Amino acid sequence: MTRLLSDMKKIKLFADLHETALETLAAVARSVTFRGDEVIMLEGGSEAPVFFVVEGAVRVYRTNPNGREQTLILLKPGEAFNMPTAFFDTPSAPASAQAVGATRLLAVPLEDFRRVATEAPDIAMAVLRYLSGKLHHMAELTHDLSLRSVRGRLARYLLAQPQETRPLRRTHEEIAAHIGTVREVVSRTLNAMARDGLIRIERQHITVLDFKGLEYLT
Amino acid sequence: MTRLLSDMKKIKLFADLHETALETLAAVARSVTFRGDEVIMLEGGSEAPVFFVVEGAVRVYRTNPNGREQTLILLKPGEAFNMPTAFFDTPSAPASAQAVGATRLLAVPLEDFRRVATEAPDIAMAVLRYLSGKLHHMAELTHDLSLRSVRGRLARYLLAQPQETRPLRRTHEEIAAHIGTVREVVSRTLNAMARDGLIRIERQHITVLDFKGLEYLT
DNA sequence: CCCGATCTGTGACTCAAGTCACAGATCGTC
DNA sequence: GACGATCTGTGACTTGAGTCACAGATCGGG
Repeated sequence: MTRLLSDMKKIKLFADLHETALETLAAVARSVTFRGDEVIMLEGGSEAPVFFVVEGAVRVYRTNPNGREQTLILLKPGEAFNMPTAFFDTPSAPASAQAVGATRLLAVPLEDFRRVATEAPDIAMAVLRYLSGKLHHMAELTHDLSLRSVRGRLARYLLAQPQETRPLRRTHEEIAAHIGTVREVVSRTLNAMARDGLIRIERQHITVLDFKGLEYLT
Repeated sequence: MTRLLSDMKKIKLFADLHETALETLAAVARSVTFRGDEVIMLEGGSEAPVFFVVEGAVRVYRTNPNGREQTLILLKPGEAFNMPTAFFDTPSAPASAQAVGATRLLAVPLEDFRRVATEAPDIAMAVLRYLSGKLHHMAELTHDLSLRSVRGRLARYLLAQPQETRPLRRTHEEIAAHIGTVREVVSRTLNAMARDGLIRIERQHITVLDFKGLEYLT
């Protein structure tokens, strides 16, 4: 129990809830772990609970029949996924999710989460804020995919990466899934940018040299 | 005042609120009208209120520097837009909106809407449901744009149209903005579908002949 | 019912992006 | 530190989609 409680405190959504509200949630949450690359839920699957990322990371994505994937969002500790399902009836899960490295999650059954949100206004408001943020994110993603070229999307992707971060291995394949294209194109575009002096490609890391220049490609 | 109240009852979001909650909202809402094609809010603009569609329709869209547009959603009476802004701080409006034909809207200042949602749990829950639905919609849109061809998107678009509807004039330009492409491509693709016997194109109306066939293109 | 405005169709072309195939680099682990 | 697995780079090609230009159809207000 105490483990669960301390986990809950790491969840952004619950950041400023009082102990009692947290206990309500802790009562219905259980901790689950996944190994790297393990599939947490599958689009079209049924009845996944609401998940909160405690440790590790989760990639939420969609797939088409040719096996191509579009990453919708990459979630770090403190974030949540599959929350809308608690409030909006979908016959089936709207997306797939996969663990990125070993991850630990909290899982709250849909029913329970809905009930808790209904009863605790604080939580309802937190959820509301959270969903609003996600909606904003999705609008940006849509804009990128529909109205920007691969160059532009890649430029934005690079600019959005925290610069001071440990190398956090990102393959071209992963970048491609993020910006909605294909490995080879990422490779070529990245090299073209390096040739133009916009970025420097090192062993594991890409350094942005010319922010203005990249923004211009946007 | 009574006009406002009867307007409010047409808003899906408020469908099952009691009179008193409605009155709270009516107190802060005001009615605004727009002529066809008039711009209601502009992406990057500041401080737009939360809007509810009472009569007419509203197209929410994004634009790129070349003037190409992506329609995010077409809202009919009973729906809302710019709601996330009340809960998520954006420096500026995340999208543009334009009246489709003569429209009447209710406008509620962000502040007021947030307060009302905070104080009335019923409204908070309704908003929560609403945002969840929109998030679902955006995930679908993203999938379409990134993982489906124009043919596939157009097929889905056609299948999604209510068949028994009054002609509701839709130009190829409008369809193009919906499915993230360009007028000419819509024209060609539509004719190709007609040639394949999937649809019939009449004066103002497109009839789906072969649902299975269209679904297959998806 | 006429006429300008708007919408649609289409050929011809361009081009960004995706595919295929394969070589070489790099990584991680035993 | 060797070796298989994974990742990256790149040429050559295909192709879906976008652009341009313009003709013809259709619409809707006076």
